[in-house]
Amino acid sequence: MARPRNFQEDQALDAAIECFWRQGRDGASVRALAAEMGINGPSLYNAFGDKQALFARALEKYVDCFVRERIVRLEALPSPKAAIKGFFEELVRRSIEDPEQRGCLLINAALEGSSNDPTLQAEVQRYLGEIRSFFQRRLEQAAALNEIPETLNPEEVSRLLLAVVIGLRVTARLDPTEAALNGVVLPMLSLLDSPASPR
Amino acid sequence: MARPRNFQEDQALDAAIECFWRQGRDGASVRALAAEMGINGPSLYNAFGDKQALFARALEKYVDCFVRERIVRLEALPSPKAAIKGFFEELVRRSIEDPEQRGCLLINAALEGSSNDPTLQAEVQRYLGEIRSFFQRRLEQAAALNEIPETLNPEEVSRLLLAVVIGLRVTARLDPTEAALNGVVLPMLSLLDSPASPR
DNA sequence: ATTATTTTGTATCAATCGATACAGAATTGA
DNA sequence: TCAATTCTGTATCGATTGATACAAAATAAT
Repeated sequence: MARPRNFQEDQALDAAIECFWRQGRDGASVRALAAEMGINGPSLYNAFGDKQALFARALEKYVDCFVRERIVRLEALPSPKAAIKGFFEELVRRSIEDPEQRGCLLINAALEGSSNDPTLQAEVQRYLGEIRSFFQRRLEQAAALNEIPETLNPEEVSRLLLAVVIGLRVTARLDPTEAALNGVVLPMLSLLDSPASPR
Repeated sequence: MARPRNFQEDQALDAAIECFWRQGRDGASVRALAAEMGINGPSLYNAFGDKQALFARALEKYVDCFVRERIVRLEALPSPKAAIKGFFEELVRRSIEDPEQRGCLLINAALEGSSNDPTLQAEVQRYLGEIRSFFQRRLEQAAALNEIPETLNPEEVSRLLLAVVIGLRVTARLDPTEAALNGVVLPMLSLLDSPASPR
């Protein structure tokens, strides 16, 4: 018993992701967001609450579409080591293909220093934890299958892999060339190979 | 033949570094900067030009005091591998000891997405290049001294080490615990040891 | 002492920020 | 058909942003 929405909340959220991604969390003004979402300010506030809540919604959907989707897909691979390699290959490919060098919305948000919002910070850490958890799971499987040297500690290496993911995404914003990105990834992956684990 | 300055430019710059570091490049307002620098707005503009120029000056001095100083000190170590290890140990120690979890001004600035200032971006890349160059130099020396496996490509590994530095600094802002940081560093450094390079 | 020059402090500029008040438009239920 | 409810669009709120105008103050040179 009310006037219906003039827009699709999901499409508007996609536009918000785009705007936050390109301009940054603080850099994207409510006006720029509303314009890109194809709605007016009051409609934005009516549908999403405020800017902070909108960003939380956008980040949640970003993680769903760009992070969890990949994790689920790579969980299905039979070889855990191939899954890890695939993760990084995909990261490099996407970084090279992005003409705007936007990097990763999640990691960009993690570093926007001004706001000390502890809630958002905790959510970012939780999302990054999902990635690290994926690495650790697959590393443990790889260790069980003798795909990696037994000297490697899966929990520690998962932290290293996550740090490299972060470093890669930052590098991608400054120097998104194949030489730079593969230079990071190749010796990283060689750690999982050498020394041709004998038994 | 004019009225003298009421403040030391160098001390004011230190205060500006502090303010930018804690609040972010965009997050630090000119008023907050001037207050922390102990001067008024017009004095700030008179001495430094504008906010952008002040940040460039602050970043330059930050790199001098916190990056180049360490590089020079570690260049002097006789063992190149010990120098690299020392770099990361120092990074972990500083991250743990920082009660405000500010991370690294340089890397924070690299990711503040809103402003697409290409000049600043190029400077950040140049500063990061100095770090990478240090790694590459010491890796080449380490290879010559047989301190690291000869299968490692110094140029590639230097890129990996820089990416890990970046990942570490971001991690330090979210989870500055010894477990998290050493988990990143230890397997990374093991890459330089294994496989117990025989000759 | 007077002039020239630079810095300082107050007060304020236009622009933009996030967020709303309000009235009219559009729908459903009665 | 009418009342209740929600959304849309305009217009604007107070606060804050980066940046200055202006005059008084403080020095050096003449």
